Amino acid sequence: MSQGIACPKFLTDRKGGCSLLFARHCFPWDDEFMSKPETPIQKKNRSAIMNAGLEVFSKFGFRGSTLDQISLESGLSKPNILYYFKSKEVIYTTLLGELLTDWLKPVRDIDPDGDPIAEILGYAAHKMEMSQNYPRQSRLYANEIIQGAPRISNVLTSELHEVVDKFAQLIKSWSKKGLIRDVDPHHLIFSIWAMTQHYADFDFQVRAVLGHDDPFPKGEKHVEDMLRQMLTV
Amino acid sequence: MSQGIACPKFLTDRKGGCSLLFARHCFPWDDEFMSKPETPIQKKNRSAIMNAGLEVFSKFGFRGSTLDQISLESGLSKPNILYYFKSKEVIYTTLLGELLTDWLKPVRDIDPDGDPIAEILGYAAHKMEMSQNYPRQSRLYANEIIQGAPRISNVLTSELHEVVDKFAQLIKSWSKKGLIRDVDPHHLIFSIWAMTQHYADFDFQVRAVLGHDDPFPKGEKHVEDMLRQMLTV
DNA sequence: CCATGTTTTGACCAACTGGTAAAATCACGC
DNA sequence: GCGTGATTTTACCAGTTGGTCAAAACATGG
Repeated sequence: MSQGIACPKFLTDRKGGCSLLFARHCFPWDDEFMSKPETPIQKKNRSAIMNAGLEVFSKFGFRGSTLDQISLESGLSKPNILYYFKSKEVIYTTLLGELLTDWLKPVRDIDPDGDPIAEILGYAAHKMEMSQNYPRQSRLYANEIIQGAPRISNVLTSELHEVVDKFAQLIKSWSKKGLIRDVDPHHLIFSIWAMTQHYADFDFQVRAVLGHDDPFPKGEKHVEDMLRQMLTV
Repeated sequence: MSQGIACPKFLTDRKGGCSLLFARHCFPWDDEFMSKPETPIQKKNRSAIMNAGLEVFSKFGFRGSTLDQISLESGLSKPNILYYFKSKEVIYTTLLGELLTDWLKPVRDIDPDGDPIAEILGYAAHKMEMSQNYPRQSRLYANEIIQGAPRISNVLTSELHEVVDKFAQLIKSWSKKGLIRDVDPHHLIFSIWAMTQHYADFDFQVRAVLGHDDPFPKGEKHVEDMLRQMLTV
């Protein structure tokens, strides 16, 4: 996943600067335009907090999580955590920021000149791997959306909307050329997201139903099969 | 959705009695085996609390929700709420109980003697309608599962597991007879759940991406198309 | 070893949390 | 309209919450 804590470009306001999600700075001396380089100890502690925050927030959502839990999980005292991040909310939004970067990249990376079905199946496989390897990120995101995305609605209506629209146009052009079946592009990507993220978000249910059978190799095959059937002319 | 607040049969322990989920009773005079009939005012207030609880819990999960929010939402004072339900947890588990009843029924209702593709598509359409008409229930459930299903894990590993296994056998038998394609039954039902519930759980994201376009008529068509392509021999 | 800036801690706070107890109010059959 | 039980409110509590502050401990280059 992405490194560092710099404010992701796509989260910035149109008016410039690091606003909305990152209205409050994340470090005492960290104003928007001047910042000292990170010391090793800062790097270590920040990453410990990020990891603990991910663990806790992905389970209980923003409101259900407490600094005490993050403190326990990270091994840092509560005031010490607040020395590195100005508030609980900043930890949360920083996590969401990093997450969204990694989330959108693979959609952008779909190659318009590649083989359509291979490209789409590749994207789905990538999302499946993310569900397998980074389930907490998926659950964090799911929690945020379920709650009405109060902290990232602007990203959804701008950045995400835009990326999906570009994807939709690509799909339509492929359909017109007869390279794939004629499908609704928006609902196609919804179903890809739904099926793949299901294995992270509903991991507990999936495993409860399957017993000791590992969900992943078969799950990935099924999703691939499903999409191939849907898309093949 | 289901009526009343009686302890659903499938939530009871193997040893009998109304245990685990409903270990604590829901009304002062309500012990397991004797209960007075509900007065109109009880019915009204209980349902107001259920509705408010659904509203709040579906947004913030158990830990993130407060009795004050439910109080505000229902218009009843906090102690008054606790007069009808012994604790916050009882409100929550009662909601989950009602939910699960309605959740499992349509899976059980799939007719082994009906037309396979029509039956499966019908089930998916039903789930889609539930996402459209009862999105809060879906989000409540999603919240619970994401958090590791701490309050219904026993139902998942027993009742749900069992129902899904029966479904799986039916699918397999249909496959063997050549009535549908050979698919992994468990992952088939996962993908149905994922695709349909996505429209409730990620409603906010779906609408953000689609703009003013209503998700539902097209979404349902897409899911139907997807499943038909997958299942048709 | 000292000085300076960095990191950590302990004590604390006001607001909020789930829940309780008892008194006050209400509704309804007689 | 009266008494009894059902309902609602008021006042309250102990534990938790996010967050502050100043002092203490630490690191590190000179």
